[in-house]
Amino acid sequence: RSVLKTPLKQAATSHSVLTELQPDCQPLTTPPKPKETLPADPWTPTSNLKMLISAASPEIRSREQRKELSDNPSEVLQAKHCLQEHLSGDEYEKSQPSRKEKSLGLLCHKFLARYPDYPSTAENNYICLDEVAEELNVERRRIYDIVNVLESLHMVSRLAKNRYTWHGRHNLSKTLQALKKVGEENKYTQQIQMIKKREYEHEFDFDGERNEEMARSFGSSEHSEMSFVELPGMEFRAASVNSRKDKSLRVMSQKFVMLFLVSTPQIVSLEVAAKILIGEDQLEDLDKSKFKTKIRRLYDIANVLSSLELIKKVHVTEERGRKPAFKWTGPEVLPNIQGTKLETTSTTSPRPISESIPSKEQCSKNLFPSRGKQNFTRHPSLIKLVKSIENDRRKIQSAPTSPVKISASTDQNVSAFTSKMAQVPVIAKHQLEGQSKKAKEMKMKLSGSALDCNLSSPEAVPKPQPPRPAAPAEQPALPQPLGVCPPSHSPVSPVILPQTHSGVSYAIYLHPSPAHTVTTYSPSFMLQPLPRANLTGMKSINSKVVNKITTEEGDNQIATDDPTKCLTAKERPNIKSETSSQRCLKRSQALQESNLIKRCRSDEESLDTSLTFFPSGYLIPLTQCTHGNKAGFSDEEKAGICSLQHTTYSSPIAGVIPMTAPELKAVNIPAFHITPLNIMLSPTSIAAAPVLSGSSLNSSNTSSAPNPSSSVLNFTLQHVGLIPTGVQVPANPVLQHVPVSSQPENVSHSSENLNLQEEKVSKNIWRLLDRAGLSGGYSAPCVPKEPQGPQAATENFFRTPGGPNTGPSLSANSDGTNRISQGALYIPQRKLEVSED
DNA sequence: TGATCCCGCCAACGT
DNA sequence: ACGTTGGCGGGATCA
Repeated sequence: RSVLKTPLKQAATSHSVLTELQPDCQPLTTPPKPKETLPADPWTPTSNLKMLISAASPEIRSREQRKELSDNPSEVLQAKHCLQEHLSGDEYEKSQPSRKEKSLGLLCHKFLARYPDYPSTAENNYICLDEVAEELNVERRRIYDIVNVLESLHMVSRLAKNRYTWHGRHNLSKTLQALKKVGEENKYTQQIQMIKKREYEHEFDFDGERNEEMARSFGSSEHSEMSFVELPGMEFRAASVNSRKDKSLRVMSQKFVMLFLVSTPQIVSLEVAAKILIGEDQLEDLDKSKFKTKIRRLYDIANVLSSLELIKKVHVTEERGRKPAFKWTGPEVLPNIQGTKLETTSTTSPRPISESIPSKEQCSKNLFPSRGKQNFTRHPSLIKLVKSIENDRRKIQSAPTSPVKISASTDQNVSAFTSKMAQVPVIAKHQLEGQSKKAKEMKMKLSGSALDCNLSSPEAVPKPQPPRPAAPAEQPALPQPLGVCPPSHSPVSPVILPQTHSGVSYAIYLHPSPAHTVTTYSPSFMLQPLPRANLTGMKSINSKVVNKITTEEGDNQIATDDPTKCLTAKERPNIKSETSSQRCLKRSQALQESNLIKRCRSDEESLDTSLTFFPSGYLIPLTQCTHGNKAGFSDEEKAGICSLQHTTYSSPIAGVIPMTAPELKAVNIPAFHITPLNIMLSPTSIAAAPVLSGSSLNSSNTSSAPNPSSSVLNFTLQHVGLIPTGVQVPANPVLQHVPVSSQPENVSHSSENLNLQEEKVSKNIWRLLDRAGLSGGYSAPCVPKEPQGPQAATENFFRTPGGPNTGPSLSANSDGTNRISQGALYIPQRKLEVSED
């Protein structure tokens, strides 16, 4: 291959050159410029699209001509030479598209420019890959890259071969919510922590075995595939044309996004993301090449996400050095809001994998893109195959979706749902955008402003007013009042601070609206209490101060935090609040569900009416269920299913979420070493109670929480053998390490200087804990995993290498009871600073 | 150099 | 068989 490659490469090169040079032109001579510029320049939204489109046909023709030429090497070369001759060196150079000019990101911009962010449902926004490829002058392959990720966000859906439907951002917020939810269910947060921890250990730990061991455990812990997350309304289309292995890009993209949505500072390094993603489908296999490949893919995804302005590249500086990372700049994802309306009624039909079939079908039509080979009756296209092993289980055949689903109809439906909630903001955004995207960009660059926030994340925008009547119960304010992490959810405006320190500029994110100030709550951080204004003021504060603050933070944390709290703090509260609120709201609608909820408290968190988690990894929106109803399932049935599902899968996950300093988000200062230690406890074990009960995050912790967590911790440690039976470790995470050494460092140290020794010590500790936690804690009490076979592995997130899924997981097998098994400890985040750009 | 990531071979999948 | 998708990773660019 390689051999061939070289030669091919050259040919290719020349070809590309040619292509680039002669965009729409005729053969040789045409100066490249014209076209080149055209596409490249203004991405002004949709406007010039039309022009491009109109130009399409001719272009295509020219393209073909080009192709012919390219086939003939000599000609190509000649052409090239001609160009060179005609153009001076510089010019030639210019004409020669630099790599950047051919970047996927740029291409994506062009692509996006063709379609409106919020297309009217009426118009048919279909995309013909060939056309696009032609118009943009790229190989179709590249278009696939873009479309695949767009598909993962449900911004497009495949209609048929070579054809996609453009949905724009109408479904974005819902998609993100769904993804967030799944991410939470997958315990991505924990996984991230785990990885970080591992890295930490690696720093000074050479012991291969240990690493491997860890890796193994880690890898095993994940569930492998969660497939594509569907959205209500979108399902059909998505499913309509199956795609073959729904494995990668699409899914990878969703997972990647999930990572952002679940991490507290919404920053994800490629490395971590790659590891997590790898872990999912391939246990261990730290294979370097695989890792590399994953990274490559992530870059691809990141490029398009960047084009969508959902993320932006940043660098995270750690002790190690700078690491590429991306920061979420998209809309904040509100917990479940959306769902309220949609879901409501019904029921979800979740079912355990094994039995799922029936409900599956109903929903399935929408949902899945199952991979099964078999076709189902009506729509062969819908059917997807499940992977070999997994297939059995997961394979879900999708019922035929009615072939009927036409994009238009679907869109309407979707839009209908969406509209109420999101519409307003969306529209606003739209208008704004329309006015001047450029202006917007500029603004953004300058510094975040409320406007930006709005623009960037219309959907996310805190709903000032309760938009939809539909969700009466859901008070708009709900989140805030509850004290539920508003901070994290609310959009923040970054302010760039001239940082003295490293010369790196840091940004402090301020919430656009004063109201948000509330958010500051954060048990662990001193800073939190500070009003935004104060934060702002911080700019002037020198690093010292900052450091100090940091320290304090740490102290506080130590003093105050307890594992429980950690758990509770951010996510939990939110979730809970959501849940509760939702419940109330929904109640009428879904009594059944509530019942279910009662049954399993753990479920509460996850209980998002709108979505159901399939073992297979599919999310089924209630809406879909609704569809399912059509299919003929009774609500009861569904309900039953749902209950099952919830019981089985949803449980612990949400509860486990480790808390990181919410503030981080609010204040992004390098100095802040935010490293709350997180202890993963199974929610259940903790008795989700405190968390759940305490609607407010704030209140949370202090009292009740600590105990449970500490006990768990102790249990774990003891179990593992890290500490003698009699010994008790304080609940406080920090302290946990303490036994070995002083842990303060873990918690906080001035960004720049970590005490190396301490670090080492802590590392060691971690290592021990890790080991213990992983091998011991994880595996501990387990229930034998069910032989679900192939899939089982997939589904369990935190399965121990050994086998039983200890994790909080979603394993189908568990009786719903949660075990304490997981005693994973979180390593403090080591992120020291984030530099943008 | 390491970070990025373009490019296109070629294998699954459809049809 | 042939066209569509898209996994994958070599190796070119960029910083």
